[in-house]
Amino acid sequence: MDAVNTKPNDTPRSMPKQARRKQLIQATIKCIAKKGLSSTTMADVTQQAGLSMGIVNLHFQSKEKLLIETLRYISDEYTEGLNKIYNDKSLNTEQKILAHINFDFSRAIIDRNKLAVWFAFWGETKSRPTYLSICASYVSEIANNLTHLFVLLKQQGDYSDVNPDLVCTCYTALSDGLWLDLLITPKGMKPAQAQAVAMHYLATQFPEHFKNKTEQ
Amino acid sequence: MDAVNTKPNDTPRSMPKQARRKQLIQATIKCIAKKGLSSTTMADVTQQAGLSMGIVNLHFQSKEKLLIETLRYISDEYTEGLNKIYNDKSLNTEQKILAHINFDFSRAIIDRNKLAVWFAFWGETKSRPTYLSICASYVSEIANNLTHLFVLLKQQGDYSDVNPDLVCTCYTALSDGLWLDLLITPKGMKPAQAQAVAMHYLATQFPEHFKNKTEQ
DNA sequence: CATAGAAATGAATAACCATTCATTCGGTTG
DNA sequence: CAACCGAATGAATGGTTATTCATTTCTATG
Repeated sequence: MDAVNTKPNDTPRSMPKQARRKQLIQATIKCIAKKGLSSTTMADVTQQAGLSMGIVNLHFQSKEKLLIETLRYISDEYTEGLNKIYNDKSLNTEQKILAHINFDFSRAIIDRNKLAVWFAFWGETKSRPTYLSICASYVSEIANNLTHLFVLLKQQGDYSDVNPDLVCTCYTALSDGLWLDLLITPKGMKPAQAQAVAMHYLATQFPEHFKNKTEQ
Repeated sequence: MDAVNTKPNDTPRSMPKQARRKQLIQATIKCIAKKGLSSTTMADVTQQAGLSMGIVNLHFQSKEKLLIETLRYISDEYTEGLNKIYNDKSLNTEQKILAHINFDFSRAIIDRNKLAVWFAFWGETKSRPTYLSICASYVSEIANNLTHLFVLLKQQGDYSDVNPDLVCTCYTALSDGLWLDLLITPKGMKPAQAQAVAMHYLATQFPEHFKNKTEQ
């Protein structure tokens, strides 16, 4: 019924290799969301993509490599989105931080399919060094950039007590935890509400900038 | 080598049923931490427990039921620990909140084996209604109790702007996110540091009570 | 000490699943 | 249009795994 692919018949063989890989990765995300990482099979993924069994090994060599590329895909999507904000010369520091928060709770990011994938991989990091190192690298990249923004904002107000490193750690943990709420209590926690919670925290640190941008 | 059970030969058949179940659940936790949920097999679990293949089906009927009981086990351990604090008549409100935080970052809770198990199950909640309902129930139980403590503390200071519901949501999300840091950046984030971050947030809400209990 | 019954064993089974590769298909080129 | 070649197929393969159950082991009881 909905087990058919993303692009019904718009799937010519001439498609660039990269596009086919992306199609398979997106099918993998859907399957992990629908069946869980532990019971997602190659047959599930290829059927979801509307292709045949052998296709994954053709493009990724193995299931394990497909999974690694899937994790890399969602990591890259996330970091690239943030990097666009960090590098946007038209935004000042305050606007970049606001854009960051907006991004963290935007449709593309808090989509429950993708959240399920994040948590599925996080749950396996302890036993898979490759997953762990992918996670460690995006974590530190983002932390550097975000901390720097807080350093800059600190200079723009009466914020001598603020510790940018601490605020970065705290904000990041908070937003990860709010993602969990969005995943496991979808009825109780709405995206706008999650974003308001994050804003509430930032307002405690930078009241001159963020105080009246939160509605409780 | 370390693949042997918790209780080498102290494993008589006369052991109460409940104890054997617990032994198997603890073996399951170790296996999930060591190999990941998706590649933990019945053979792994029974070998880890130092018992034979058929034992899980004897005590739990199926692998799926063993996993459900494992999730219930760590949930119960967590909520029971907190309930002891909530019900402790010798503690006042402030002490209960402090005890809660201490508990959240205590050895027993932030043990990386158990964190790996939490995240493994969270990653599967979207596709397994049973997991989801177990999670939803402990989440709401804790939220009720913790919110109530914040309501009480609010009355004990100049806290008219504090929103206890919001603080509960924010604290809970923050501590979940800090658990993630402890899981995936064990080198970067130490338990004491994580606890300090949590205290830092509470100090923003209840400065009269928690301000000087945080270092930096 | 003998025995009954409960607990545990582990070889056998059947289902499942990732991977392979001979074959087919489709688009491009000359 | 013919011939070629990379892309895709999917039946077959071999390895893995949850589950079963006939047998063995243990322990409590008289």
